[in-house]
Amino acid sequence: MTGAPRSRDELLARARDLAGYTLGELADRRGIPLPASLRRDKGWVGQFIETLLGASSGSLPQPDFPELGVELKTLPVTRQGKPLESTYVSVVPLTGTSGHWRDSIVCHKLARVLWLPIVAERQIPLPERIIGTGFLWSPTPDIEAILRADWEQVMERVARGEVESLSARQGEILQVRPKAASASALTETVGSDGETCLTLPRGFYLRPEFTGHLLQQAMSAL
Amino acid sequence: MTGAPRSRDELLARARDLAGYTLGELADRRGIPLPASLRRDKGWVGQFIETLLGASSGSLPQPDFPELGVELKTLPVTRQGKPLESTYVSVVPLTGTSGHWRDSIVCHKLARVLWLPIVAERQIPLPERIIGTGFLWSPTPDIEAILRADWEQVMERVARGEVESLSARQGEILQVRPKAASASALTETVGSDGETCLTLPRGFYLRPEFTGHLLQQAMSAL
DNA sequence: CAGGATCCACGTGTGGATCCTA
DNA sequence: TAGGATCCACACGTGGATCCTG
Repeated sequence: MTGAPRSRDELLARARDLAGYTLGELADRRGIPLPASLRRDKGWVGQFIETLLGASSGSLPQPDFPELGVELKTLPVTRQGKPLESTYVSVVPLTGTSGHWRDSIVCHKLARVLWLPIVAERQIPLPERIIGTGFLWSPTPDIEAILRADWEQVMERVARGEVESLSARQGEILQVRPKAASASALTETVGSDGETCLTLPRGFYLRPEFTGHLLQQAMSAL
Repeated sequence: MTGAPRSRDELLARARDLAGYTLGELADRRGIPLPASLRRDKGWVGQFIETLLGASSGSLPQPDFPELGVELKTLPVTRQGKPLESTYVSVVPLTGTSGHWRDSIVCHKLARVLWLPIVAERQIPLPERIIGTGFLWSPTPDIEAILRADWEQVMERVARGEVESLSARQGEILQVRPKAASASALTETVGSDGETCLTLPRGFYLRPEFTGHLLQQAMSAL
């Protein structure tokens, strides 16, 4: 269980072996301390699950399982299986945008995802949160068309230098929100007159309604 | 003495206040521990002197004294005032080279330098090494012409994609040498056919003969 | 509730240079 | 001796996400 999984079947089997266990049980077994709260370590669960499943790269700019072409996403859900948060996908490129969906980071990241729901209502202490049943997913043509349309609307604004007009209200399933250490973090972009200027870094996120649908479909198929 | 110097005169005066003291004396006075050796902390002296002189930026990509437009360079010398090492100036840009000397990083970094010699023969223990008399310097037109010619020869090769042919033997006063954590460190460049490829990162350095001349001139002027 | 704000880890690049061996 | 190799600190960006307030 220490090495990287060698096939997608093996990866999925490993993920399913985790189902039903609490984070506390799994961490104790490995002798790994849990943080008192996620407030100061928001990414802890995702990175913990990565190590449990044998993801190779520490924090490299590549899929979690490069050989398998699989991206791992933990999904915090209520006891009823409703997502509690949106899902971060990638940064919004604000300079040198290629412009084609098929070449985009979002398209590649979402090409094949291992979703792993975790019952994570805030009232439940971190050690008692329970892993659910993971599933592999790839976008259907219908879904990809929507993702692409959402993505293209965003990138068109970026290409026009209208970065400041981006809002989280746009996008049917893919939205844009800040992605930064703080509101004072700045990154370079290109303004409408072609001049270089600074703006808040932003990321693409999947809306919770959408990941909720995925989850329902997957559960009913089991 | 804690704040940033407000004029070049004040900076130079502060530097000259350090003359004659050993690194051990100055570090003790501040309660700063000296490393046992520079082998594992090669930049320690330079960074220590920066703090003594009130340089604002920790390790920012800007001059040491941005308000004054002054770059600080410590210069390890023998008791006779001969430089023991070459002086690092900047990385060699291997992509997106603008091509004009006046816009180059080397030109800006060397526009105004506070040189601070330190008697640093390797047999002298670090705490006993003595600060010398610092001086402000800017390139004369003659010197700038040589720097420019050296720089242009290098950048022309880079622009042609002939990075691998760069050698430390080129350059009258400005040379190119590796600048990396190890020989296995790689950075992107553009090959002769315009293709992206990887190569060893390199830096511009001033030859010790040149800094030796500067030092002799400055000392005879005092 | 959801848009906007924020937080840690870690890989990488740059700034500070000296080490080391043929 | 000097060309080639190497070393630490720290700022910054990205990958992992959740927090929090109107």
